[in-house]
Amino acid sequence: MKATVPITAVGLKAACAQCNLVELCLPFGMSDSELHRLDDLVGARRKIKRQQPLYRAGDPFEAIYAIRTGSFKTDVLLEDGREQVTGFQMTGEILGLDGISTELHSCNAVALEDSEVCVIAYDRLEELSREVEGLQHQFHKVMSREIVRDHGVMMLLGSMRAEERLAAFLLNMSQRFTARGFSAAEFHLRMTREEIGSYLGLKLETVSRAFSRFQDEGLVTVQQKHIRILDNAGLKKLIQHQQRAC
Amino acid sequence: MKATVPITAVGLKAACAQCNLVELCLPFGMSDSELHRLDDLVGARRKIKRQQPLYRAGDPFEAIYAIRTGSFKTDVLLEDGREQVTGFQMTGEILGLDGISTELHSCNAVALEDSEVCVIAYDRLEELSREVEGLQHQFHKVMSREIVRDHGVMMLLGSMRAEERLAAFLLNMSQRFTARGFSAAEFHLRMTREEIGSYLGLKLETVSRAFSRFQDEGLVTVQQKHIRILDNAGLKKLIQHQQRAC
DNA sequence: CGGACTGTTGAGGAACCTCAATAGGTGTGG
DNA sequence: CCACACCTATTGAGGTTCCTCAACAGTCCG
Repeated sequence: MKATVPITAVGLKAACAQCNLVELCLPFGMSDSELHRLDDLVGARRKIKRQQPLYRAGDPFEAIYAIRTGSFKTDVLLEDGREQVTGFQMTGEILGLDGISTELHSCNAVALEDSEVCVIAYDRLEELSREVEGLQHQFHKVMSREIVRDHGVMMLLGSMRAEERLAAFLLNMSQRFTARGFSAAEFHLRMTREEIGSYLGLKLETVSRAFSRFQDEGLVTVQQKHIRILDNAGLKKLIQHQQRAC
Repeated sequence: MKATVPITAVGLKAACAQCNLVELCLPFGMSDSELHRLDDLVGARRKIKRQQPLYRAGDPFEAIYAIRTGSFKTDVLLEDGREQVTGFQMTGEILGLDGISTELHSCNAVALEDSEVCVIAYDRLEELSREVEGLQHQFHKVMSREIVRDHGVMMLLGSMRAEERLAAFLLNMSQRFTARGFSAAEFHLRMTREEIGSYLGLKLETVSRAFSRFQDEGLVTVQQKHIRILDNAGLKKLIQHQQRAC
């Protein structure tokens, strides 16, 4: 019953110009002529099965990845078994930027569902972004956005209470689903309570209880991983502080 | 008695080739010929008095900054007055990367002591890094390092307990002082207990108590902001998990 | 259909926070 | 140079939030 195909099957070449994720992804804002030069850059696609790693901490860094379908989590594991989820990534988002600094990946990227990524060889990205101004600029923005996002998470972990954290998490998910053309009010979480908890610096029981309380208060409907937001404003009110990107 | 000079006095041009911080700063790893091209890039220096902001959240983004002397904190303020310190920066470190993504700064950078920075106009940095490969590469590494560092803080905030956080903080400071040629065992913290607490997701009283416990256990000597590490291994043991960069 | 994984709920405890009093340090102006 | 005010740090007592442990229910998958 063992699968004989390698987990990392190599697929067709990507074509950014034809991809409907352009607006969410690395090529955003680039001109048509610039866009076509990316076809040299974006190599093969790679399929990753649910629960399988795209890369692991310590792996040599060679490429960054744009998510074509599916979703991922990134995490850091500690010697004593503790796990810190550092992010959840959806289609169009870029994985692997952590590897540039030491030329080794510093965290694990694991598929939350069967997924597919576009492989972007890093040396070629540097090469091309020396020639294509729009690519260079957009790449820098992507990295900067990751920094800003991380600051937001630090804010969440450092200064907010359990219910505020979960509310912020739900609103963030809702917003990202919206950007991808899905419903803002109703969606399916791909991660477990434990993974949400790890991301939010909470135990899974605390996440579960917070969900239940939100449901009792009529803010959301929760059925396992299926979430329906009933009172968006109510959730926003929970996080008093203006919800900036940072 | 009021100072008549503007807070942001413009000084001499920087000269990376002559600067003793080269190994810690943006030009790291660049060849001599590449290095000299930076003189075009690094514009004026700017002095910032203690407690004064280098930039604020919402300011238009135009430049990044390399710290020449002194130190800074970056933070995000919430509507209700809560502050989250997102980092402490020392000489040679780069400030302002958060601004690239939206072309507005997303946090505040405040001097912890009288400081001086090199101003690096961002559009010229992009321009020059299209021509100077070493600059491009090093700039990307700097951004990536920031992401990895942020993941480390998320780990700290999400998975560690008060004493572990403070131990990790002290070891990190010690290591950074060492890299700058100062003593690893004895140093002067530039930030208050409240700022440390904000950074570590703790209240200032908790930080103070943890310091006292460390002192009782013979790990450190604490006199206000003056720290002496007596038992480095003991601190390391406190954070069970291997202390990786991430 | 059975087993494993995932999620919910309860009871009790630990870690950290809040409030408060006090001491120590720093800087300014008389 | 001292006195005062203000800021910073320490310490204690009591409270709250979240964690731990545990039992059980629901769901998914072979």
